[in-house]
Formats: sequence, C-alpha cells, structure tokens
Amino acid sequence: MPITSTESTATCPECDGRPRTHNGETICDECGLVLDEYYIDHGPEWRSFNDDTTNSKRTGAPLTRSRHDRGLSTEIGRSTRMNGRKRRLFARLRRQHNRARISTKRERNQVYAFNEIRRLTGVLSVPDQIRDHACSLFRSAQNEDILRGRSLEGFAAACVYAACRVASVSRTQKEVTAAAKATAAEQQAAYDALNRELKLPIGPINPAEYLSRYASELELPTDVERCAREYAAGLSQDGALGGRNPSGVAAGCLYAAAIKYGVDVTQKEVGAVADVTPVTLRATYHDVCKED
DNA sequence: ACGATTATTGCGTTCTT
DNA sequence: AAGAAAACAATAATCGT
Repeated sequence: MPITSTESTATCPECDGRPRTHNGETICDECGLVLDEYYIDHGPEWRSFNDDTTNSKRTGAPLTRSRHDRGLSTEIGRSTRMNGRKRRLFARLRRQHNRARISTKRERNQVYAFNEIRRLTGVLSVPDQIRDHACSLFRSAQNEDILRGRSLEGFAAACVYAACRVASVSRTQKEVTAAAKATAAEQQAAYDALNRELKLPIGPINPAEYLSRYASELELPTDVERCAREYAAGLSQDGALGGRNPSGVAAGCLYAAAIKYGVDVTQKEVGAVADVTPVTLRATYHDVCKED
C-alpha cells in the first residue's frame, strides 16, 4: 500500500487551509487540525486466498465493537395463527435464515478485520508478506473459534503484531496500539488468546530487530549501526539482558556505538525514537562500557 | 499477588562554550 | 560563569510470572 500524501478537495473548517492525508491521518496543513483519524483505502479490494466466497454481502449497518451479536439481525417471527404446512414452512425458513445470517456475519467480520489489518500494515509500513500472514492468522483464529466475546479490532491489531514477531521484524506493542483502533487492553487480550490457542512460534525479542529502524530514524551512519549490532550480540551472549526491555537495549547499544564513533546524539534523542527514557537506555549503555 | 524492571521527578555534578 | 547533558536516588507505575 502506498503511503502518500494526497490533497483533498475539501477545505479545513477551521482555517480554510488544505487538508492532507498522511500515514492514515488527515491533517490540515495550516492549523494542524486532525480531520480524520483513520485511513480509508480506495484501492481494489484485497482478498486473502483463493477462497470460494464469491458472493460476499457488503450491506447493512456498520459493525460496532464486535461483540458476538451486535450488528444487524433480522428475525423471522413466530406466529400462532399458522398451522400445518404453513407453519412448518416458516420454521424451515427461520432455520435457513439463521444459518445464512451466521455465515454472512462471519464473512463480514473477516472482511472488516482484513481491511483493518491492511490499514495497520500500511501505516506501520511492514511488508506485504507479513500482512498476508496476519490475515492468515486471523482466519486461523476464526476457525479455532477464539474470537468469541473479544473485539475484532483487538484481533486485527494482535494479528499484525504477532505476524511481525514471527517474521522478526518487530514493532513494539505500543507502536501497533498507537496505530490501531483497538485499545491496549483489547489488543493484549486478543494477542494472549492467539498465542495460547495457536501456539505461535514466538521467542523473546532480539534487540537487534529494532536497530536498523531506529538507526535510520536517527540518521546514523551504517558504521554505527553495525557497531551497535556487535554490542547487542555481545550482550546477549553474556546473558546480560535478562528481562530487560529489548527496545531499551537496542537504544543503549545504538547510543554507545554513536559515542564511540563520535556522532553527536543525546540520550534523550535516542530514547525518544525507541520510546524509552534516558535512564533505561543508560542501564545497557553502562553494560556496554564495561565490556571493552 | 509478588518481584523485577521501568518511568518520573528532583537535584547535585560534569562538560562545553 | 552559564547552560546543557549525564548521573544518581527515591518513589510510583508497570510488567512478567
């Protein structure tokens, strides 16, 4: 999905400036007013696999927080004024209608979740392969019936996060939550369930997974990044990072490497991109200093 | 619920200009 | 000497189990 800045034809209600949509947010150029929080994808609809559901229904009330039975429902009422053939006919209709309704609801959920996953992977700019994996995770979740009572948005976010983890292209949970419609708690609940039921092959996060991303955000030279990678490898071999925040470890190694190469950055700056405080960053920085 | 890690805040110290 | 950055300590919050 392209992450582009596009001009909108409408003008900002506050100052008549030109709103732009960027990274999923529509923001006014002039006054910074956020007009639309969510990314609307006008691209061709994307379906995951060669599934045979060709006649998807896409009408009806918009899904809210998807508890199991919210959304549209049409019941065929029971009447005492019928009997005999007619009564049996309507019983059959009711049965079939309910079956059909459940199947379309399931499909609608899937379409909704896929769109959300698609939006998230776009905002977080992760590769298409991971996006597809996230969708396949969601289908597995549906098949295992672990969505019941939990929010769709949470599962969408959790699937994206999980797909990143298994592909070793980690984003922090915070990063995903920030882009997601789900709350942190919903995402957490969904991710826990996903992990528990599907037994995902997820090990501890290697701090090195964050290095290249942080390094490029700080515009550090490749020498520094490579050096930081060595530091991280050394620390993990010594087992010096039990239980530490991997994001903080990455930041510490990056900072240490930058200092060594005489690059001018502050702990505060490095901490900002890694979303940790200078204090936590310092902990591994000191460990690195002890190494040599 | 508990232990460890991390965030936050405040404050004296060190380094730079 | 002044200002910024790093260091340190205490307490609150959070996380993993």
